[in-house]
Amino acid sequence: MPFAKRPNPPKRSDLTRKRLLRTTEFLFANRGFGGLTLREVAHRSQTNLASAHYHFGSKEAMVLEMLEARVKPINELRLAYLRGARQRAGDGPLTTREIIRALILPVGEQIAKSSHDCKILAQLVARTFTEPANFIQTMHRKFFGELCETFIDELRRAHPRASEENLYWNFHLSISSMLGALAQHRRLKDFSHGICNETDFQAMVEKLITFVTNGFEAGILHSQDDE
Amino acid sequence: MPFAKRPNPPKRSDLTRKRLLRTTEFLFANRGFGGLTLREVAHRSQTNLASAHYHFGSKEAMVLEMLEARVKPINELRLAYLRGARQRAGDGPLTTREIIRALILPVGEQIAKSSHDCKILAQLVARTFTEPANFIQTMHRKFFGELCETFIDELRRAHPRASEENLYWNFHLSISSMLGALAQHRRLKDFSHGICNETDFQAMVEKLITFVTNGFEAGILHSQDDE
DNA sequence: GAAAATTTAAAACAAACGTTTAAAATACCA
DNA sequence: TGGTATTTTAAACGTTTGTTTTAAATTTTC
Repeated sequence: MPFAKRPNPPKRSDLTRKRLLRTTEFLFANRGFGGLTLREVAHRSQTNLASAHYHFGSKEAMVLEMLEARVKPINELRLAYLRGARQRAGDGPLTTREIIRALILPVGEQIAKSSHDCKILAQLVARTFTEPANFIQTMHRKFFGELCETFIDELRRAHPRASEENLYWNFHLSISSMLGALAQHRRLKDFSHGICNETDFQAMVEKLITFVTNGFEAGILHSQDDE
Repeated sequence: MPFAKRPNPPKRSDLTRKRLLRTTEFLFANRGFGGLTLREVAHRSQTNLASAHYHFGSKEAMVLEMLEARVKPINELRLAYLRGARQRAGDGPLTTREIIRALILPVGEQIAKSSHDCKILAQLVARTFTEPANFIQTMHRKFFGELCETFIDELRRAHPRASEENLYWNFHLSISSMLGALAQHRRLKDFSHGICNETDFQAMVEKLITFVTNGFEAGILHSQDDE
């Protein structure tokens, strides 16, 4: 066996493991899967090249473990927000804004929570949706497939007259906008000649929610001009 | 000299050159800069490994030349649409939709024009904004910097009461949404369980224009609730 | 048609990658 | 403390990468 499974009582020194995951996150966010080098991960983690394989078995497994640890809490928060809104609404429909807010706000909150450089998580989430690697695609299905139906259900309830095609189209555009905004966020400062503050993620999230909510509703209502 | 400059009368057989650029486009769109291999480009172009270096000098120069050939006509079309709308408007402001349409429509038209697999150009444009490589970033400034100011000028004229910060913020979100939608487009079919047709780029462009126009206006007007 | 320039072809180069192996070091439990 | 399991280290392996070199083939020009 080249590497061992974790023992039941994890009292061992997971320090190396944590350092590896942390630098993996940093490098994956900045350079993507292909640009991430095990040698640089090891060097920045102040450990040896072989330890990545010892702890995780492969480069891919290490990146996947890092991603899972980051994506899961965001998705749980999303579902929690949606559940909260549903409880308050009783049997009635939610507003589009409530649903979109449940989708977007958790990302901003996790970014605010994140101790180190704020941009990391934004780039990370963005890369999750731009990397062409197959293991990322399967991850999407695994992590977002569950969420998607729940959100579509609420959107359908909020817009009972909308066609299925339009619901999916505009939800797709909403998600794409959110990911695009996260991916492009680091460009904001240069883009605006310093007028906009790219460290203000809270502002971005609020503006993004407004943007997406109204984009979605326009797409839905625009195709319902028969009423 | 390992490679020569083009002679003044370009009567030479540029067939190999064109084949190289075409497969470069295909592979760059599908796998990004790092995933593109000169050996595979040469093989798919039915030529030798060394010819890429002979014709372009390096891998990077070859990809850049391919990108320039693709991005330039789109940007020229954008400016042409904007000029057309300005002529019709005389001294008055343009509508938000006219401006956003001038930004987005050319991409759809170039995609429709493109002979081979439609998805290529969408992925290409998307990659142009997700690749972390430095040469792409400088390309953005070079190719989009000129455009950006022109579009911002028209948007400012259309929304004279909006603050500079809000103009840039929402234009930034508009561009991010456009790029996100292009990048995510191939996911639409799986995402919608086959309900939405991912080959219908014309439909996407129209929906995207509506989405972005209303998102932008909501962001602008939302911050002007003092009126 | 001969000479010169251009284009293709084959092979080799140095560097970097993920991965594996085997030994040294450390931590844990008796 | 001693023995065993766990963790770290160093070195090497086999591929693959972009690039360069050298020669052959082709095209252009006079």
